[in-house]
Amino acid sequence: MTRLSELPVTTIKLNNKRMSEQIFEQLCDWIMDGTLRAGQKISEDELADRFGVSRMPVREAVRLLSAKGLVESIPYIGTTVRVLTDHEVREIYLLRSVLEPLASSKAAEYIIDVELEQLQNIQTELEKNAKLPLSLSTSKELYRLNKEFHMCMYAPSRMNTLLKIIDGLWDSIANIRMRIAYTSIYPQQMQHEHRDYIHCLKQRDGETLAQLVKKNLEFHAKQIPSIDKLFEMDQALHQ
Amino acid sequence: MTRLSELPVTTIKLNNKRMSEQIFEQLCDWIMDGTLRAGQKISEDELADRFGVSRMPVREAVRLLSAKGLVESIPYIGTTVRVLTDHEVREIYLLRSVLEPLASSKAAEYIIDVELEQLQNIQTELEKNAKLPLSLSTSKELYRLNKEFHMCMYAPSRMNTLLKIIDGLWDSIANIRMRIAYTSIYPQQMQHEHRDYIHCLKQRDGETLAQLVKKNLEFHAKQIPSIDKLFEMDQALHQ
DNA sequence: CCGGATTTGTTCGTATGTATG
DNA sequence: CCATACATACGAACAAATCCG
Repeated sequence: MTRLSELPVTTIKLNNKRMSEQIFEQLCDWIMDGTLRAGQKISEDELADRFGVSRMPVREAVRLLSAKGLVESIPYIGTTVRVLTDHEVREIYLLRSVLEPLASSKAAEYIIDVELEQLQNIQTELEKNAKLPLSLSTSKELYRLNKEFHMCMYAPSRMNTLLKIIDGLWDSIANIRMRIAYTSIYPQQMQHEHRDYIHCLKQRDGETLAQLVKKNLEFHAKQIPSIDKLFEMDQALHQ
Repeated sequence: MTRLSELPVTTIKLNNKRMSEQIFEQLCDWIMDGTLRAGQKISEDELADRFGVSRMPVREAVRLLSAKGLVESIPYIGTTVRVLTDHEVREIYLLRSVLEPLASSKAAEYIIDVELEQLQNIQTELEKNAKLPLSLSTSKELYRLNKEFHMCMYAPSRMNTLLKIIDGLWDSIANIRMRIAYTSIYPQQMQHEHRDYIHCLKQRDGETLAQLVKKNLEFHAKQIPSIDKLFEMDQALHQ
């Protein structure tokens, strides 16, 4: 007979996170994948019902989204998913093209072998997924892995504030980017970009890496159709 | 006789802000001016008492501070004012020296005369205050006006995301900077810097402006004593 | 212009998790 | 290891503000 004290701990602490944080992440996801569309109103009451919790954690999650700039909240009026203008999207790409090369070059300076291996693993995973036929779910998964790759690539820079800013920039345009990836040949190109990045990192060549990152970002920024165009695409999809 | 419909709206909505936002701002202030010191524990209950409100608005304010990176919060444990390492302070200066020149040059491109006048007004106000003897309160006021000046200078860039990021960077090192300003001759130098900036803006010379901003930031970054030194200074003050 | 319906903001009580003895 | 003390997290009800008819 097994003594109780010898049994493995069964009560896994899933609850190490606040409920509000879990809801925050879910809402983030829904905004990024378009389940909650730009301009849509968010009802705290309704969400609370859907999650089966009280309004309080939902409320906190909404405040956090507001702080992150994913929604806009006006006292006593309500909260809506933020609508980005064309100008704002371009601004974000400009900021990325300044900040991500910086993170890259610093990362090349400080990256250690374990981190390189990690990056390689993500890339392997990515290449597996890139072979699957494009659909909403694979597009989402590709986006997630791509973000993970980039964050892992920048992390060795040891610049935590910068990492947080970049993370925020990605999230704010995630929805737009996922809609583009869904109807493009981006996955193939992504593979090549990543391989080049890894190559530079292995050689600790931060300068070349930064240039590459900047060049690719500027290229992608040009590819982004105007918000109006995206809106038209949506209209077409719903006909 | 004036018809009622022609009268200006009299009921000014002072209450347009949430209580949590007001508390957020107050706590921000207290962290920045050192009333709440780095590493100090924050008790939601205690603050609620002090503000004469319930714990919920305080809680939300603390969550926002946490999102902004001014405090660190662990579920069921508590919240402490964030302690910046030397490395993190230097990172923030590096980011500023990249982002603020960018904002400057764009601002020079789009600034209109009204905005130039506004900037000049703030500068006039600043010069008045700079003549006062240095004390904690004048130092605080100088910091506030200096920040306002810079934000107004960057605002014409029309890059709202960038402005928000810069604002966050300023706030995160406000405490450290105020402690330095309190014991330095910074105010005089600030005047000259600002006049140069205004001169460039008047001529719409974004390139020179950006170079100036960058140069000054790099200079100030060098002047920042290490966190250890600052800590020693505090020790000395309390003896 | 006013009153009900709805939604948000706040209060308070209770549950839950963490740290000490 | 367990019990107690403490602070935080959540839930339900009340109050305040907005919108619509």
